[in-house]
Order: sequence, then C-alpha cells, then structure tokens
Amino acid sequence: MLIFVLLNLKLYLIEMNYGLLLQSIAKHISITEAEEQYIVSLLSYKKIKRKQFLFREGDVHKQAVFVTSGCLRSYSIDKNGFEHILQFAPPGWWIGDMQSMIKQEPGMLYIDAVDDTEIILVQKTDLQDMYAAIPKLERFFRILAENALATYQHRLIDNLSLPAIERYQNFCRQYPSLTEILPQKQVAAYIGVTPEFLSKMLGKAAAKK
Amino acid sequence: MLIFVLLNLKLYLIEMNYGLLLQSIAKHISITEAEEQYIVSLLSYKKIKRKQFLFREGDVHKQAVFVTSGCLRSYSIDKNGFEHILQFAPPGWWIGDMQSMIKQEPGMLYIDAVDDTEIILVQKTDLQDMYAAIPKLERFFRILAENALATYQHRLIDNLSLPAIERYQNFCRQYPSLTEILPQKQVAAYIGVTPEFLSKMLGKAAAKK
DNA sequence: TTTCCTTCTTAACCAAGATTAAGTTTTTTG
DNA sequence: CAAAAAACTTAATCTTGGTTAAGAAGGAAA
Repeated sequence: MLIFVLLNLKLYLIEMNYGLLLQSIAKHISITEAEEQYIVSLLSYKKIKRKQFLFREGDVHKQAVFVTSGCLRSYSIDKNGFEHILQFAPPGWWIGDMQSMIKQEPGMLYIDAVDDTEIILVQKTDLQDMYAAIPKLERFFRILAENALATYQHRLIDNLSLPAIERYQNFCRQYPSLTEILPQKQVAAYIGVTPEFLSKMLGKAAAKK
Repeated sequence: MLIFVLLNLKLYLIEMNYGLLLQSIAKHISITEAEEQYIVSLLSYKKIKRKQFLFREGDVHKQAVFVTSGCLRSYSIDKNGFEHILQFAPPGWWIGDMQSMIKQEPGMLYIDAVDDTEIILVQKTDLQDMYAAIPKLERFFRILAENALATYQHRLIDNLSLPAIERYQNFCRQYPSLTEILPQKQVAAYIGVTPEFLSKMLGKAAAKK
C-alpha cells in the first residue's frame, strides 16, 4: 500500500515536472519508455523565485535550462548600466548563453526570473552522455537549434530594418501572453528602446484614436 | 590507362569542389570512405557570377548552400528599398533563410554573390535521406546550428547595446578578410547604418589621428 | 581610351530616439 | 496597513544617425 502511494507520487512528480520536456521531445522524435526513464534520471528540477539570478556575466554555463512554469529572461548590461534583453523563456522554452555553453567559457549574459519559475536542468556532461546513449537526441536538439536560429535571423532583420513602433507591434503580435505579463520597461529593453521612449510612443498611438 | 586518367580526374574534382565540405564534416564527426562517397553522390556543384542571384524574396529554399570559394550574402530589402545584410558567407560557410528552409514556405531574404563564387548545393529531400542513412550527420548539423545560434545571439546583443562605431570596430575585428574585400556600403548595411553615416564616422575617426 | 556606373565623400538640414528630471501611479515588502 | 521601491508619464533638451543633394573618384565594360 505504501509502495503504491509512493509509486503514484513519483509518477505524479514526473508528470508535473518533466512532462512538458518529455512531450516536447516526443513532438520531434519517438522515444521508448526505457529511454524516457534514462533521460529523467539525468534531469534535475529547481525552483527560482522572482528576481532571483540563475547566471551572471562571467559565469560558465554548465547546464542547459528548460522552463516548465513561470518565465526567465536573458540579458546583457552595457557599460552605462542599461539592460538589453536577448530572450524571454516562458514554459516550454530553453534559455542560455550558447557561446558559453559550447566553449565552456565565461558568458556575457545574465539570466534571472521575471516571475516565480520552475525549471529543468541538464548538465552539459550528462547531455553528452545522453547523445551517446540515445543518438536520436542529436536530432531533437538539431531541430531545436535550427528553429531558434530561424527566430534569431528574423529578429535581427527586424532590428535592422524596422522602426521602433513596428518592432513593438511585432513583439505584441508574436508574444501576446508576454505582453500582458511583462512590465513595459522590459518590453522596451527587448525591442531596443528606452522605457521613456516606449511610453511616449504608446501615448501618441493612444491619442490618435 | 583512360580509366586511370578518369579516376584521377574524378578524385581531383572531389578534392577541389567537395573537399572543403568533407573536411568541415570530418572536423566534427568521423565518416567512412563509403559514407563520404554516398554524401558526395547527393551533392551538386554550381558557379555563381558576381551580382547573380541565388534566391529572391518569396522563393522557397529547397536546398542548403555551402560556399567553397568567393562570397555570398543574404539580405532583406525594406519598404523604402534599403538593403539590410543578415550574413556574409565566405568559403567554408553555409547560408540560407532558415525559416523558409524548415517550413518550406516563401522566404524573406535575397541571396546573391558579392564575388564570383562556387557553391555546393544539398537538396532538402536529399538531406533528409542522408540523416536516415548516416545518423551521425544529425550531430554535425546540430553542432553547426548551435554555433550559428551563438553567433546570432552575440550579434543581437551587439546591435542592442553598442553604438554604430563600436559595431563597425567589432565587424573589422571579427571579419578582417571581409573588411578588405567588401565595399564600405555593404559593411554599412551589415552593421545597420547608412553608407553616408559610415563614411562620416570614418572621416571623423581618421581626422582625430 | 572613353564612357558609364557604382562607390565614396562632404555638408546642410532633419528626425528618431536618448537623456535628464520631476511628478504620479502601482507594486512590493516590512 | 504604511513605507519604500519600482514602474510609468510627461516634457524640455540633446545626440546619434538619417535624408537629400551634389561633386569626386574609382572600376568595369565598350
């Protein structure tokens, strides 16, 4: 009876914490029960409170980070102390400083929690073991990286070719759920303007109507 | 005797045209002679004259493009007719509109030749066959995509946080060989300023010394 | 060589977006 | 709940970078 309860508890925890990641994997490759268990055995779970840091500039990223609830952000701080946001990571997204992750050298990004957040961590060394044990995972992460690449290409073109107001509109269209949750200040730091200018822009846009 | 000559000719062609790509693959995964031959059987070779187009906005990218000599560029044209350069591809680099490649939908990028250029093409459908036949290739392209991702992350942070002059300096430091070859106009379109402004900036910088 | 086309430069003027600063509202926290 | 800390707004002023225009110079092609 006790064993039954514990087993159910364990299944429940896997379902809750690791379910989103396993689903995301299953969307691109098919994995067996045994493989699933092996993967889960190498994952760890962590809670991050709002405003708490996960990485700072200069840290070496030794683990991949997958968000299951809440929201993280990655950003740099320039020499004048201003934040520039590279990415938001709502549930189902990965986040990290790729350069630091690949070369195991100090990163340039800060990562902290926009909201109370739950994450799954995979050690880089474990990830390499996983690739050896389950080569199909190479495919999963290839697809992941290619999709992220497409997103960055698009964003860069937007930043080069569109004025601030259109970058803002694109952001709202692309991430409607984030637009509601985030303070305006952070949207400004993502699209690349000061909070004051974004406020002015929105005031003007509202006045027109 | 004739056979011997033809064989040498073939080896020579492989060496010249496909060597750079095969080397680049071998840097990340080890492949057998047989696998190499299979891969080569699915590659095709093409010459592109200076200023000739490879893709235009609206085209679906059905093949991956690898540069073996010369230089290509990918860029968008905004509603005012101005070019914004996403990437240069000197020898050893891949180039393409990732979004279009993945989803097989019309792309937003133009790709043309900065210089007389030689390229290797891989059909997307052949690439999928190659993944099935040689799963290790998933690893190669995963690593490739992850490296590209790191580059784009860095570039975006630069664009968000640095003034034009420092973006220019970064470009010169990162791509010294391109800086020599390219017309200033194109460097301007890459770092995100008008040619007039870049010229003004460089004039001022020179005057100071 | 001469022509034409593209690139580069300079300069005057203009505009998008930054800075500074002060006051207001909202949220967080003790 | 009160105090403090963030976030938002507004406005005046400043700066970076854009626009327009016209001439100079460098290359490619006839």
